[in-house]
Amino acid sequence: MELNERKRAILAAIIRAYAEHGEPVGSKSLCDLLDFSVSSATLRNEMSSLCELGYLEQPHTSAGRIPTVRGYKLYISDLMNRDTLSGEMKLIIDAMLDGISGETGDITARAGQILSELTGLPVITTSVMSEHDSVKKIEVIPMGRHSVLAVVVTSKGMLKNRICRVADEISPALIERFYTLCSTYIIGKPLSALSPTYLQQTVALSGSLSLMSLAADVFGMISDIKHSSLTLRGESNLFRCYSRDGEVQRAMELLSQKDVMLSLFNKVTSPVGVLFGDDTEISELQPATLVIARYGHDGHELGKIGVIGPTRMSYDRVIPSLEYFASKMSKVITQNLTDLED
Amino acid sequence: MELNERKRAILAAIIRAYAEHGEPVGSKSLCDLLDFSVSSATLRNEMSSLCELGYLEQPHTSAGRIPTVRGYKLYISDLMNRDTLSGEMKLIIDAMLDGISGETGDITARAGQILSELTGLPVITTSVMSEHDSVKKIEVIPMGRHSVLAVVVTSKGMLKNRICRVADEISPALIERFYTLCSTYIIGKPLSALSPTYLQQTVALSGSLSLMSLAADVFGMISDIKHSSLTLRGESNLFRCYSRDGEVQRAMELLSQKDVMLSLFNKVTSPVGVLFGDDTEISELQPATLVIARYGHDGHELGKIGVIGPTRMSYDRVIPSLEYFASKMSKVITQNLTDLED
DNA sequence: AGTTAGCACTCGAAGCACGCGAGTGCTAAC
DNA sequence: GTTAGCACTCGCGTGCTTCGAGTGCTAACT
Repeated sequence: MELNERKRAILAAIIRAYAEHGEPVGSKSLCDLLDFSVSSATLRNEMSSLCELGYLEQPHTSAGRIPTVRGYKLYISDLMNRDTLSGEMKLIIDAMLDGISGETGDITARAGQILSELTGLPVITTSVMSEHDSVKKIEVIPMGRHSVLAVVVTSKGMLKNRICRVADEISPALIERFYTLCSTYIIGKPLSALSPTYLQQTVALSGSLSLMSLAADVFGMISDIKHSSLTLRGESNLFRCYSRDGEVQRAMELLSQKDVMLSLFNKVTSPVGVLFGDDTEISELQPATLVIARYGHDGHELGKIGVIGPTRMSYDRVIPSLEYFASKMSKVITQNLTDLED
Repeated sequence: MELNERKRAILAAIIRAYAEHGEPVGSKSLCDLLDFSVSSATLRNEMSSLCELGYLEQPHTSAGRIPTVRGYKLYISDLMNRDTLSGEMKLIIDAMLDGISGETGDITARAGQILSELTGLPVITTSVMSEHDSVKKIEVIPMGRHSVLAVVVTSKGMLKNRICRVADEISPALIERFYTLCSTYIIGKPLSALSPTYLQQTVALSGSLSLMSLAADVFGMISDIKHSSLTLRGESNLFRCYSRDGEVQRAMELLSQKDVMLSLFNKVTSPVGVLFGDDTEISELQPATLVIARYGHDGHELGKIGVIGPTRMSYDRVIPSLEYFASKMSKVITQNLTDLED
């Protein structure tokens, strides 16, 4: 059923008031919030109707109304003001993100920190294992007589290093052979192709134990890159999402389960999406909601960045900010990648 | 005033019972906990006396007694069983830490994670800027036409890398000149000597803008190493330290202030020390207590590792565990460093 | 037909009295 | 020096009452 103009205005006003004060909105206080004047009795009728339609609910009989998830969804898709992002906020985001450089993973983590400070909410970033990412460079730096520092860089700017020990003494010849092996079997290959079975099929042929252990380490690093996908920043802000005792604790434990969060983030496919705790089967998330945006490079998604907030958060502030933030992030990453190329 | 044997036994029993149940200990329940039999009336007299001496206190008149900080200090220095660490626990710690390798910073962070899981408490690790650490190696890997990946390794196994952009096009000659510059002015120098003023005095002479900007980046990385000093793991366990509302939140915000925590850790100079929240001027720490141990290499302190727990934690479990953990950690780090050498 | 004033009703939150029980200090006897 | 006994304290949980914000319904009004 379509809502008429007045019902829509009432729903929007209730959502805004609830976001601000966090308390059920009654018919009287609602009177003052509307830009047209009707009596509280009329509002009661309208509110009761919105309840029946599933957009509002009452915590208990003698309380005001609060929005339901359905109400929020309508608000976000139809009702809210989509372009409320102030020029000031854009300037701040630009200023915070401009000039950040480094490897893509670092940039993402730091952007998460910044977004958390900007919004006062916990922020999660993920990097999807990009189908289009490939190994760009592998370097080996001798450290001791039996150890080297191996560095792997991907074409999307992900970087990983690890100190590797080998049985043989490190020699220029060994390193030379390893580089040959890498450029034959690894460099330029998409990450998705570099599975452990591929490792077995190719490197097992090389014969040398040290070469094999080095290669195994490199594959380990590549696997790390594929899965090094989740950072959490500003966790102390979790307290803004929950009020009841013990909820924050359980939520924090949930957030540390990377795989769960990752699969949650993967549910979002639109450029910017809202994932209500109520819509997930995860009880710890109940009173919270995720707002998630994609960032990327060259049209390809590199990952997602999202904030966790109370379901009653101010979507008309959070969504445009996050949208702009993610697009700026994409630009910064792209800039860094082209810097690496030229 | 010296406490007689019975008073000491009573104090110890109260501390243990309070650690276990978290509730004030009354004279009757105390009867059952002592290995000699006296009536509750006698215990009441003794407890009242221990109160006057400042080792116990009453939350309110009709409640049992709880230990004071003074009581805990006596317990830790004189009363508690110093060698309760089970062989089993040693085996577990050994198994968890053995085989960890990598750069010192990584090892420390991972050890923190492990200790947190082992104790169920939040863990903080710090690395002190070691007077005896020096730059061991600097490597530069060309990435793009105008960018390189610079890697700095110290003799204590700290590692840092960064992507640096330079104005000139990267050439073997430029890199060669940079290596010469590094080995003249940076390699082998103690970190403490590598200050920004030193940078100005030496590198400014080099003339080339690109060389200078590279060197500046390297000094930035060295400065990062000096200050990359604090990790926090297992923060969700903070809930074990605090019961009252809002305390955890304030504590979490405190813990994210690295400088404050660092100066707290620096107060501890003994191999393993206990820092009571009550003894600090930091109100957020009040109901919590830090147990901190040093780890190091070759007799030199590399940093500290400590757990945060409720003041009523079980010191006779935590202290020996931490002591053993830190010594094992030192061994692992030493092993890794010698691996790098040979 | 839609809007409004009026009114009885509901229900959670806050305040208060009260009894329970764990624990104490004190005294007198052992 | 130790113990039994006893009166006393005080926090905690329970049940009761009051208060008020907010509702739904009805009847009158435009």
